[in-house]
Amino acid sequence: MSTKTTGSPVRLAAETWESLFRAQVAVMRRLQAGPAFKSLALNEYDVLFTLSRCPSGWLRQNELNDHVLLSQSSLSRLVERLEKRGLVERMPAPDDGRGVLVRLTEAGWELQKQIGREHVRDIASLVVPALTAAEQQELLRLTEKLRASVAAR
Amino acid sequence: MSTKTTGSPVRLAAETWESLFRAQVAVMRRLQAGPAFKSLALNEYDVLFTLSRCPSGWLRQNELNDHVLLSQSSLSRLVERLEKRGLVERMPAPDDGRGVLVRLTEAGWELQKQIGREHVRDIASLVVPALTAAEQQELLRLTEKLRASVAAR
DNA sequence: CGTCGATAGATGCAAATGCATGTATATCGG
DNA sequence: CCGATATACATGCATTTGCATCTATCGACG
Repeated sequence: MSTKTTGSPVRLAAETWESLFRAQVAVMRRLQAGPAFKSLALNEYDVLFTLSRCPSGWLRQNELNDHVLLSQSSLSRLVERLEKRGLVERMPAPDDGRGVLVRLTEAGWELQKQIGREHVRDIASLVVPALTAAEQQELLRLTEKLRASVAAR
Repeated sequence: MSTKTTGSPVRLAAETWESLFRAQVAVMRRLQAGPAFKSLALNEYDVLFTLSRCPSGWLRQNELNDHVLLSQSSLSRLVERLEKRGLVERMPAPDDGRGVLVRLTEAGWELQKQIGREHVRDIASLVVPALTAAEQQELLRLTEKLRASVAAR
């Protein structure tokens, strides 16, 4: 084992992050090349996906913003576009006059499921040959731990 | 151990990727909020960083494109902007009349080092409290293995 | 209640991005 | 050597993005 990393903890952390980032870029590049993202950009799919995981169906726009790497204004317009395409619908938040709730329409659900299936296939074709199941479990654990720690500060 | 993941290998792969992606988003969000990215966008810094790691100093534009999550045309213009700001310089590739070589200028080197230092500090402040050194080593190993496998197909 | 600072979201505008395409060079098959 | 196809990069153009700012509402406090 042990990719040799010189000395300091700071350096190890930086190299770890860089490796994570590069892996993400490499995988994402492949995914975007696939046919699954022809009809929908990554960020747009990400919003549909996040909405599809939401138990109540409705999600506040600012909560959506935590999941997507986009500024508030960009997300606002992205949701607006999705609404124009009939994939999501918006309504004013009942308990907060400033807020907006968003959820998938029937069409949005359909598209999410369809793209999601292709997407999952593409992912598996990249990840399965790369790592054993045990390694994937461990990678899942470590990234989740990292995410939780970063989110919680 | 073992975040429980239901059954299928395909599903495990998808969950692993999603977790990796979410971790990347969470960390990146923090990094972009820091002062290190005030003067330079992520992709711009990424180009300077990649150039700074290149042994010969010169790098082909299409090689740069492999490291950055950007279309060819966008990278072309990004490099053009960096050139206008005096951070990189371009010259026609001697062995290939279609190609362009890029390298850091002195100013580019300085800025990369300066931002790089802040950047590394920010990363460490997020990663060090999240994972033990052994976990970071393992995360580094797994992401590098994933990246290499994906790149090699 | 009325004021004040904070938060949610929308919008004007300049900049960045991607797609399609253009130009030039390289490479391959005859 | 010639023509055909592929590759590297640039550019026109429409779309998307972020920053700054605006409006409306919320929550706290006198």
